[in-house]
Amino acid sequence: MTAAAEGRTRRRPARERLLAAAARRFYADGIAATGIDAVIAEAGVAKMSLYNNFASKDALVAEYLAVRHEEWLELYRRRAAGAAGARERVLAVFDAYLDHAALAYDRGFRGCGLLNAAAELPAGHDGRAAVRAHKEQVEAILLEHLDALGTGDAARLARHLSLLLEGGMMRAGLEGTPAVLEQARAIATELLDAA
Amino acid sequence: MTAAAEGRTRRRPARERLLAAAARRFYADGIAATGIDAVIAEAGVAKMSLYNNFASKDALVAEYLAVRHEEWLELYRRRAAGAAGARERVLAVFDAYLDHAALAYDRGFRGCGLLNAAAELPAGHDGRAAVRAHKEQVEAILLEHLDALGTGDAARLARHLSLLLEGGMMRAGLEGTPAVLEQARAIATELLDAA
DNA sequence: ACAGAACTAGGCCGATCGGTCTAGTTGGCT
DNA sequence: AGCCAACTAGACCGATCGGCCTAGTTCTGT
Repeated sequence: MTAAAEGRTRRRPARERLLAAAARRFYADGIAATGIDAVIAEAGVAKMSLYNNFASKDALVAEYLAVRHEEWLELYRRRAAGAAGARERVLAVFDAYLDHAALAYDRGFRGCGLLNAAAELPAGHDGRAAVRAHKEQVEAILLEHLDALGTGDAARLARHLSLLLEGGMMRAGLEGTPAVLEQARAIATELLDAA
Repeated sequence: MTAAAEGRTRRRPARERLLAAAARRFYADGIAATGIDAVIAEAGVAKMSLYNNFASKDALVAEYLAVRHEEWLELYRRRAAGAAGARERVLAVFDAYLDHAALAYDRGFRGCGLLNAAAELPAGHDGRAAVRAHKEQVEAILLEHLDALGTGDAARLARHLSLLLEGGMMRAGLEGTPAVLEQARAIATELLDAA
């Protein structure tokens, strides 16, 4: 009924609707706590549409993680495009995190989706490696710009900023507001000024 | 059979064995992914022994979180007891985290159990508030010693160190080794020297 | 106009979920 | 010796899990 009622505009393919629904539910309730039925109900899609597009729930989860990674990169690219120098591009990484927080905020900000996912994945799961790779790439981006800046021991500063970033994201997620994350950014600018 | 065979030494009450088993499985596999049956099997205990000691799985989870908090406090107190001045007591917080990492390491280090739990708990869950309170207490401890140290803007430095701590714990958990956490501590000492 | 792909609802599967209940055994205290 | 509390194994409950299948409908490209 409801699906038929919105039938006119509902032309977005099932795969996209599934990924969007999964993103919302996985983020808000956790991956393990979200059943396949909850995802298809929120997507307004038949169960077989899920299994025609994804081999399993695990495959959907893997895609969810990949999309989150891509999403953050896009956020960062946008910020980096409007950044003047290397210093601004370092801060663009913080701004991308802030943008991400603002996106999710109206439905309850709960921190970094990738970090949260990794935290609930069992020890050997591939998803944990994917999240680790993501975080290492973020630090690599920091390092790249820090190198261009020519400060002393760029690697150490990159790690320092990365820890501020991840710690800030985690704490902000717990608090439910990006305030701590903004403080992390402020501290980062301070460190950049000192270097 | 197996239970009767080890009957001689098996005198630890069911409640303790359940909490110990839950700690192991919840930490290694995640809370939502760990069924009640897995917990009682690992504890070597009957199902009714669980429900005679805990009202529900959720109550067991709440107790699990409380024990984790208490456990860290104990680790910290031990480190603080052997610390000379205020500066050493700040670093004792980092050492307590490292001790925690070393404890869990042989069974696969996966970061802070409380942070991981919060990450997989749904938006409004009480457990998230408990974890937030824990992390705020950790920062309060940092602040207390920083105040005694009389450095400028102790609150800001306390937050800075807290972010290093949580970011380090998260990244270390992803990597599977406490190396990043040790770097966080090194950076912290640097900051203390500069202040 | 028509073929084929995408999608639909919904029944079905075996397994497992959290939780309850019964009936019986064990161990420590007096 | 006798009692009570802690504990046991395991059957059982309804609900939900991830996943599969069928039959029919709607959309789209040619």
